[in-house]
Amino acid sequence: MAATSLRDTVLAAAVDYIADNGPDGLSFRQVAIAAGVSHQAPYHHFADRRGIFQAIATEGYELFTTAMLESLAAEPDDPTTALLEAYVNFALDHRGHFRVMFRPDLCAIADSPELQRMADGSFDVLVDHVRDLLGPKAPLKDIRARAAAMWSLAHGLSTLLIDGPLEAKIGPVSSRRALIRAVAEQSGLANPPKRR
Amino acid sequence: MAATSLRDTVLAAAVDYIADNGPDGLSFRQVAIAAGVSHQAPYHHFADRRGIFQAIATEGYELFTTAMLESLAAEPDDPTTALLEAYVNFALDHRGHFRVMFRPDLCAIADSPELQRMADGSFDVLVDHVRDLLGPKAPLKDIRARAAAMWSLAHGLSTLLIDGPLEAKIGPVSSRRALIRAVAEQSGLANPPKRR
DNA sequence: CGCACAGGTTGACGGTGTCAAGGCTGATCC
DNA sequence: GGATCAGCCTTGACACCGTCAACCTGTGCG
Repeated sequence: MAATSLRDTVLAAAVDYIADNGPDGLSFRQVAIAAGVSHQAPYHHFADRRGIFQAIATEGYELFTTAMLESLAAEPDDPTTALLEAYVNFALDHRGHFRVMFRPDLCAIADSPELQRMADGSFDVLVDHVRDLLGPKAPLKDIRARAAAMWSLAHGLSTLLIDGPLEAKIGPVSSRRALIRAVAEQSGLANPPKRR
Repeated sequence: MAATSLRDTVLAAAVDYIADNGPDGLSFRQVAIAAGVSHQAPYHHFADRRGIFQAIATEGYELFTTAMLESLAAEPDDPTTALLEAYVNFALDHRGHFRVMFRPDLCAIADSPELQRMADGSFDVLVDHVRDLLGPKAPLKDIRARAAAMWSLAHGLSTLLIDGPLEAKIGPVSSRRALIRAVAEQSGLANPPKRR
């Protein structure tokens, strides 16, 4: 209601819609008239439909990187679990952003250098952590495999919780935190052997 | 070319399109005219746009269940890795189906009893395997956590390989099989302790 | 003053999903 | 054999969508 710019208004409305309904039914025109402007007004702030998704993804990756870095700083004893938890928490608490960030058909990461840079920054947090964890002398093969494993676990758990039938299949999740930690424990990724 | 039904023709064309371009740009009308029929003809076989996605998902879950069961039969020594590999292989080799199966906004699993049944059947393969692995006396909490972990790992790796920036980030994957096995090993989920 | 320009409006176009009605064809039944 | 009828497809229309183009308007600046 404050005098935020139309750009911000549109962006926020789109993120909210996507969090509730997914990105595909999103109507540019509806967002515009809901904001009280003409159907063409948003096009003055975004080149086209893809532009709005790119903006959402860029914003998302920024929040994402911050969240992961903060989790690492807050819990240095078990950084892997901290990272996993931060990943899943971000996905669940920012569905609107998360749903767009991993849809290259929507936001065409490669087409926007800024977006590409943001995305790289997020993933580097993860890869750097693995590199740090296994030590500088670990074979590249192991680093790659472990990064892929961690990333897959975090990403899979996130997407299955958001859109997938995981909760329906394994029962209701009483505590998100407990589930994440149990999953981390059941996989051997939590509390890995200290380096060296 | 053969005298396949229009239903099958439309379905196959849609799956092909989705495998290449994702499900969102799919135009019902284009598929129809590409099949040489009027834009309304497919609606005689599918209630609406959602119906075609439900049909694709149903077909997909059938193939998916078969693939996982076959992998378990073929590799009884390390069933977890076998299942993981079958999961990822299915996703990569049947992108058209896979991309739809996990998009509830597209196929509305809950609205189609047959589809729901098929999906449940697929996930039961996974959950049953975990139950079998941990033994009948394992606490429910552990079974749920391990199933979630395995499922997340498989699903995350699949989606990151299909749409995500994993390959761009950890380098090109020379051998899919080698990557999957390395990930399984790094994650601690492969070759789990035998039950009892 | 003149003027450029960011920000917004209006109108139009082709494409899309979907509703409604009509047509064709082959099987079934009296 | 002719009427009936269901299954499959066509045609036409509608509202909505993203996008292009032109126009308006107020504000800052030389």
